[in-house]
Amino acid sequence: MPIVVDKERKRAEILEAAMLVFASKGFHRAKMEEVAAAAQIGKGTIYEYFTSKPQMLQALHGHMLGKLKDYYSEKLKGIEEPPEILSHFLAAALASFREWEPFFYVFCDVWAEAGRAEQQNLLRMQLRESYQSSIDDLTRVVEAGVAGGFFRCEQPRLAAEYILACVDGLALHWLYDQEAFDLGEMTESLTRTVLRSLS
Amino acid sequence: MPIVVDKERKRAEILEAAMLVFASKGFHRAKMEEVAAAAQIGKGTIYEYFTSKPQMLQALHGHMLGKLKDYYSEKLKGIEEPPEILSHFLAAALASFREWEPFFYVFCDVWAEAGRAEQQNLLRMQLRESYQSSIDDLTRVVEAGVAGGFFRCEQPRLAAEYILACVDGLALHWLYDQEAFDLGEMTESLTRTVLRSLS
DNA sequence: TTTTATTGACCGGCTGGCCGGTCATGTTGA
DNA sequence: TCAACATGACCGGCCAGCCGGTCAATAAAA
Repeated sequence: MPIVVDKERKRAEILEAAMLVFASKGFHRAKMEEVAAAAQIGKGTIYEYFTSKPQMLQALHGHMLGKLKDYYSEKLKGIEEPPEILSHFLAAALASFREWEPFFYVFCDVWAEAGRAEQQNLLRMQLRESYQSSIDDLTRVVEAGVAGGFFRCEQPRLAAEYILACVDGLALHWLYDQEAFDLGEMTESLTRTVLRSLS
Repeated sequence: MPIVVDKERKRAEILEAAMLVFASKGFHRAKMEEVAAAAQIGKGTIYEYFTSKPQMLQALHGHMLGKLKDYYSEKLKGIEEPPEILSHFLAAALASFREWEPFFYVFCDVWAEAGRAEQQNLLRMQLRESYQSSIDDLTRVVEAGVAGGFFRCEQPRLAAEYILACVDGLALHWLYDQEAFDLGEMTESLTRTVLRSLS
């Protein structure tokens, strides 16, 4: 038998390296050679795991979405009451801007790439799916809050849409104006604002 | 005197053409030759008006920001009371997603390009400036509303930040899920939500 | 235990094509 | 005739992806 390598693990390692390189140089400026160097492997090896550069971006996007999901799960573990879930979600979202900064830069590249509706733009589909899934989750929280008497809201789905849009928009603003953001104050204030608009 | 060309006008024409090309193919995939063809000029002529492709993107960004600003001015002309201003602003913003779709695609490219903090990233500065200016404007509206007794709000600047983030986030979501958006319903609902959270 | 065979992960030099930018050559109108 | 303007053929740097080759690890044979 030949060398046995944990393909899955290595793939993940390459993606982590790719994220850093893409984040710092941008998807288009980044060279595959640089990704390889960051992952401490040869350039050719990358093509054992990915078929092309764009395909790699898509894989990276999926990878990061998974990690982000885990991050939220972790932060929301064991929390039951909808208002609590919401406030913790918002806090986690804002905190993630700091912890996951490179990811948000890559996300900008993803948006730019996913924009053009070529034939079978997998990136676009993936993006749309993740949006919808997030909105579904959040809608359920709001609905549960309404059912439990915590919230008043006639259109939970729209509310969820606004909350998510606000978080995404803040992430974007934050990327280009990190100094302008006081994380603590913003967390407190955003939570208060959202909860009030649902009461 | 030789041919006198309205440089300013031609420049604007080239930018309009560039916007369509960049929007449909993406900044990096778009070729200068295609921009030239769309503007019905020769490739070389472009370099009479712009020094490089990235510089052109920056110019385009500035151009579009100006047009967008005019668009808002037009929509808000003659409106005096803060609640009215706010509701018209929100309606204009959502409506602009349809009317200015190409611009929002280009915006994604701008975000991606502006991300990397190279030496003197003019695009980034321009982006930041336009953010701040928008937030300033909106903050003033909220403050005026508070002063006039229309709103209650302890942190007008943060409120403005949230409103703008929400609008930007919605634009982004809309780009990838246009079918999921009912413009009329959303306009009505968003306005109601924002005004309520300020009362 | 040693030798030989087999595997497939890994590598990096190479290249073809692409595209941003230039410039020598028109073209136009005064 | 000439200044201003326009052009598109051309150039040259660049990089994604390919491919022929290497070698560590194992298994089988001796």
